[in-house]
Amino acid sequence: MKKKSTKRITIDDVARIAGVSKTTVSRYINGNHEVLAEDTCRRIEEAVKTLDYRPNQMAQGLKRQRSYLIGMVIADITNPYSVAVLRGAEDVCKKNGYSLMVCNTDNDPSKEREYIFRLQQQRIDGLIINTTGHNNEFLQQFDRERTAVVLVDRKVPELEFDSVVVNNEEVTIETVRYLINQGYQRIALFSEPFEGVSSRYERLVGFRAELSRQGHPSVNDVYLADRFVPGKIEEQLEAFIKDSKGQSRALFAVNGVVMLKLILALQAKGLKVPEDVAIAGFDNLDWTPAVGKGITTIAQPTYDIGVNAMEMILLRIQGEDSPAKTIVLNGTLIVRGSTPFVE
Amino acid sequence: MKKKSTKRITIDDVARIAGVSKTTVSRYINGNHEVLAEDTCRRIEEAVKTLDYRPNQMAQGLKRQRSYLIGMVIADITNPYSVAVLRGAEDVCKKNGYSLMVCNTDNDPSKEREYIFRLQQQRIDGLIINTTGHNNEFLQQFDRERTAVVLVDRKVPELEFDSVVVNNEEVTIETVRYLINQGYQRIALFSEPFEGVSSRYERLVGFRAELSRQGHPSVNDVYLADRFVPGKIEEQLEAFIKDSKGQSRALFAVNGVVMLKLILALQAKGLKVPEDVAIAGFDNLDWTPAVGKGITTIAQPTYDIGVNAMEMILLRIQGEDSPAKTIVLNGTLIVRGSTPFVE
DNA sequence: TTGTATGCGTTATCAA
DNA sequence: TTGATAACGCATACAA
Repeated sequence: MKKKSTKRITIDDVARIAGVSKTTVSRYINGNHEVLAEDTCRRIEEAVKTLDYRPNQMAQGLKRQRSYLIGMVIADITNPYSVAVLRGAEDVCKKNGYSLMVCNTDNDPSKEREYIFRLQQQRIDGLIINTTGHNNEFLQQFDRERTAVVLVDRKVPELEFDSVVVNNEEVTIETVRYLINQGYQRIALFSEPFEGVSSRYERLVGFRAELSRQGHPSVNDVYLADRFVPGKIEEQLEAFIKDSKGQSRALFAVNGVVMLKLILALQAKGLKVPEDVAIAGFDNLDWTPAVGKGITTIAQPTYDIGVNAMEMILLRIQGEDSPAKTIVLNGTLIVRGSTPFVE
Repeated sequence: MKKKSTKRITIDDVARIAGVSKTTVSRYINGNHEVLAEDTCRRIEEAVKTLDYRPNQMAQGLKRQRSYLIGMVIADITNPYSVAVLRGAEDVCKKNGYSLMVCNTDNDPSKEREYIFRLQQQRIDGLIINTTGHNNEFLQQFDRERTAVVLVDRKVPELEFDSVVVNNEEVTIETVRYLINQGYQRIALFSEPFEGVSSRYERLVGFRAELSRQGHPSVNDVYLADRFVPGKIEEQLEAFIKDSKGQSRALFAVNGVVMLKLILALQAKGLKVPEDVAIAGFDNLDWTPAVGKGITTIAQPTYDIGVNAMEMILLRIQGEDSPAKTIVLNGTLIVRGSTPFVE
């Protein structure tokens, strides 16, 4: 017979079994062992063990005004970039007694708003957010006094939040320079929409900066493909291929999702990498070495991004009251077979 | 001047502003609108809006004995399989007002124990777990009266938990049969260790069953590679290649991680897919169409797995008291260029 | 239709 | 070194 009535073990039970007051048990739980008599300590320890007592975090949280919960709002959890960041953040959480609540917005601003709303109800102590970029006003009125917020892969100057990003512009410049040196006559950047996503925009800026500095003809070879418009990227690719007929060409993908789309589109068109078209770009995913002779990619220190973001939050929770900081980590160009020397 | 002293808005504040008791506000919050006078409703609504009040979930949870928290313990979040399951579960959570706490164990049983311990402190209402398979005793004493547990991608008969799995044996049989029909003389299964992971084991069983049924010589072509032993898989691959010299051969990967490892190892050895070695197996990841002429894979309905798992939990939370169920979903063989017809 | 009082499981203040 | 007691923010039984 199952007994639904089994009461949950509480601090009172422990106190009763150990023959002390719950205050004393509380002290024990919170590691105030020095204050306690050795014998008391032992009795409580035993009671805890035999009852298999676990403090109720909701009660603790309510009293302490701390939830030990961290919200992680991710624009696209399907993107391995995000998962890697998550792992970094999670490891730091674990080490420090925090738990991570994961929210995937699928790039939908209204979903993002709803999740943030909920996280606030949970009274999260910190928020790591890879924002869609369309809820600035909403994020603005976030109560930063009580919950630390860190932007990841995004800069939003108007928000004055801490943020952790990659040196997008520089590493893109490095890559474009490399592609030019390899002898490509036409280099095209393929991206999803820029609005609200600073990292994409910075990559665009770097892309153009280096091309224009070198007087390269590709300064305006920028192709936009919304992933939610089917066939869009194929169409854009087609356009570039036509336009660059007879020239040596390279594609630059603004992120891993676009990279994969491009590769599939090239295959569908029967275009060979790198013979017909070279390709490079973000991100260095686990499969990028496996396609063709390997894809030249830019690796982001994703795990470290997560670690830094969470450490930032910890700092703020501990009371650090300096102005918003931006931590910039370096991306790394990894050269593989998809971008051989031309001519 | 920042004022740390800003008190959080509570139900009392709303009550005061609206000129009613907090009981009434509570009723309003919980959607008991019919009971309330229209005017009262309006006043509360306004107070809530102007104060931007959000009920404190910890307080609600403490009172209601419900956290509205679901724990998700994943053996390897790096595996896209897990992320897809997560998405499914998350969507159902969202629709029903639950939040998901993600815990990645990295296949480490002690990490798994620690996470479960913590989740219990959070008083999670449900647990979706992709267990390492080494904490059965620990999971055993889980308080199923209070928190619904669903196993994902794992069957553990001794545990009597609900579970959601794929028809591993059948779909593997289908695939092996296909490979035999394609004319491969040697077919080798590559896997990570089986112990504790029922899905891997079932795939092995299916693999052997079909080979032996057809009297195929590969019944014992099973190669084990722990991903944490560097070089192990290359070594095993080498062994198989040597052993099958001069015969047409195919590799069967037990999961996506092994699949990728195999592909990279083949490349490193200078072996061409499918000319030198064919390859097929779990999982159908986003990049599998992009490698070579595409990889023949088995697709798992990952999103649905997550959905079903979470729906199961919802049912249990609502009081469904039937014996443990196992939901079996079907995998799908997707044929691509990596397994051409031989001879 | 509304309000009062109590308790959920902790921690913290104060006194002993 | 320990213990009573009052919060924390809310939901609910009961009363009005």
